[in-house]
Amino acid sequence: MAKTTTSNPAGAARQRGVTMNDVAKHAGVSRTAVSFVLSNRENASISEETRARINEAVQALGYRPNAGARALASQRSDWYGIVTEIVTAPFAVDIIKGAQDQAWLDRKFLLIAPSDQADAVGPNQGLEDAAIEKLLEQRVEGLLYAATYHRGVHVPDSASEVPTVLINCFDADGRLPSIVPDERAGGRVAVERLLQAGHRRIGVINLDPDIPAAVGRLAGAREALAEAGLKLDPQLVVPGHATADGGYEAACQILDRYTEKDRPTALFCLNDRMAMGAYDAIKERGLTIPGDIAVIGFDNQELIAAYLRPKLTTVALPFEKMGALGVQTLAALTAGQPIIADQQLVGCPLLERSSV
Amino acid sequence: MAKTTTSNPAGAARQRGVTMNDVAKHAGVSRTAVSFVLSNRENASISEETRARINEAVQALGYRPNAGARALASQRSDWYGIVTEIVTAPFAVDIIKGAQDQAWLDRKFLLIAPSDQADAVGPNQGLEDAAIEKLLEQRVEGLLYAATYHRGVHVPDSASEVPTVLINCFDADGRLPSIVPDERAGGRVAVERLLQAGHRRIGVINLDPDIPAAVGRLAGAREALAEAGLKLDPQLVVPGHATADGGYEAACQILDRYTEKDRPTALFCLNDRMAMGAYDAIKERGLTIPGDIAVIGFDNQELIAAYLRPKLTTVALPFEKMGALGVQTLAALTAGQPIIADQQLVGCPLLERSSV
DNA sequence: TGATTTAGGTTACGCGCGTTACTCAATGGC
DNA sequence: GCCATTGAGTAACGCGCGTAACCTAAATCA
Repeated sequence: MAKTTTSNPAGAARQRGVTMNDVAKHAGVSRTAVSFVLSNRENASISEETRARINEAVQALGYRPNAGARALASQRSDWYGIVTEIVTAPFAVDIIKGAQDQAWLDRKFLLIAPSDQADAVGPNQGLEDAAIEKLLEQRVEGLLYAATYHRGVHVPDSASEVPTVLINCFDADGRLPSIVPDERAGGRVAVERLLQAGHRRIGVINLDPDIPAAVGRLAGAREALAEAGLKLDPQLVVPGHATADGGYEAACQILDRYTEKDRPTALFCLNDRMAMGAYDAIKERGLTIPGDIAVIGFDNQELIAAYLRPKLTTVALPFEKMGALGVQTLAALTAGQPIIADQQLVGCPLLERSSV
Repeated sequence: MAKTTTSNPAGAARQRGVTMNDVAKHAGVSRTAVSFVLSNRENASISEETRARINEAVQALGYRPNAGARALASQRSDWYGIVTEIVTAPFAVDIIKGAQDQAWLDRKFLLIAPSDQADAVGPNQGLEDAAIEKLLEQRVEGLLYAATYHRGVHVPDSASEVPTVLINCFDADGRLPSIVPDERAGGRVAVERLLQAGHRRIGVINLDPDIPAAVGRLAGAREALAEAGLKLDPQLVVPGHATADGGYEAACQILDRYTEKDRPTALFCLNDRMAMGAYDAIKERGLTIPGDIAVIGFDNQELIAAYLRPKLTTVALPFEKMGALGVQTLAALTAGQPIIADQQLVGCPLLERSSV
């Protein structure tokens, strides 16, 4: 194939793309001059006229900088990589949204790579390593590692070759900085809301008691009760499978165990899916929400919380904020600044709807 | 800052990264030889020994190719770009998942850029243009454009500089190829399922009648009925707002309008959110699902369909498949192959759960 | 025996751009 | 009238890599 000159405007498909050289020729200056005006160099001296001529040429030819070449020459890619199982299990997409918005503001690009690491020490570590490897080949300046649910993870060693920040998870090996939701404060604010509404007997539908979410939220609940001079009745804490069915069954247990007088007047469901099931159990018994029983959830899964009837009051996980904070932290790290803390806690705001 | 030699292994942070030159020196060969073995050139002749020496050097130094430099030299980036509002409105994330999985298989990288174009002719066209511009600066080989819900869109002109495929939307200007769900077939399979279960009087909770989803699904429903020798009673088609509340109200209308004898025995809700509301209306009246009234939805929004009680039988939108097909189509286009069709329809499979 | 092929490489160029060092004319100071 | 400075730009190198063209000694062929 003969080398084609690229001087023709918008011609056949797959043309060579106009370069700075083309712009330079068109403007009758050196390529260096073009580079200088395009990158707005302070100390370079280019007259207003030639500057204008160059800009015209840029417009006329439809010049578009080649990011790859720029990265090669300047030794900075302006890319961050984010490796996450969220692509495959989209529970916490808002992390990506938050990160991407922030990256966009910082004029960085976010490269998203999938990881299928279902649990801390998953079977297909392979894909994850490959993903990180690919990101490093793109010369990302930093790495974000995000999980769908708050937990400890083992990050492949290769990640440590560039600054790395964990989002919605923490380094089980305790080396990398992380950003996680403040579960405890969230649990606290939930129960405080119930107390404020006058509830004194509060049932709790718990998650798997070993996961950070359960530990933190429950601790927060206890704190809130303690401050009100109350104690959490162990009888009122029932474990549930983290699904609507699990919530239904747990709620049935609680509701059927007591007489109308002893029955708790409020239910703190440690996630929204379980709250969804609890709704059914409550309605089934002819009780009303929030009249007879108030319900408060956790997670703020829009599709559930905003569409249940009545709409569910719940505590939101700050996915978007965590994503943004992750990028900010990464920016600080790549700039060589010291990090603020090994683990940054992000608040979980209460979302008032109609179930309390 | 003095130029540092890069011969030292894994030293201080921010070191220069080992290049092919380093590998070449270490192996005592020319850089070209390294390039040849790394890219597995068929027609190049390198002895097994030197090949081995080179591979050893690669291992020893931890060499990692620089994707940017490679792209620059070879004039192909191996990247596709996908611009989508899904990042900000994550209803259809599975499109991204499907696309990314397929891209991964094809050894391509997917660059995801956000678009905030809420409707066909949105106000912040600006962000979208900027996003596409950024992608083109990265020299993506092709562009995917994905929407959260099936509709016509106007794609910025700049997109036409590289092969472009639309996913879950179509080009209102009729130029670009697209991949959309087969709404009609979906509506058909839903009603067929109800007919098969013995239902003859079927109520329909409709969406905004102008959108492609409503048009197609309703047409499909009519087809299915026609084949069974039935006609859709216009009285039984009630419009609803596309939310749980909308579904609730529409269902109330239908249920309260008729006596027990005339009442439809099944409800086809044109999306799962409305089905969620319909559930409430039905239960509220002491009726059971599917015993008294069968319900079938559309969209397969996991969080709803899989967690409603009873679990919702629904028709799934083939997001993942559309994403994958988008990448495949793009691959064909960039390879210069003719496209199969301007608009590819992807089937919507019925998901049997427990509400019919 | 001389000509040709082949294995096993190497030299050199260019991809598009950032950047440092340099040139060259015009100006200013004294 | 001579040197120093400044304004306005340019030449040239290198970023890390793909690749066409070339080279050399040994093997093969007529």
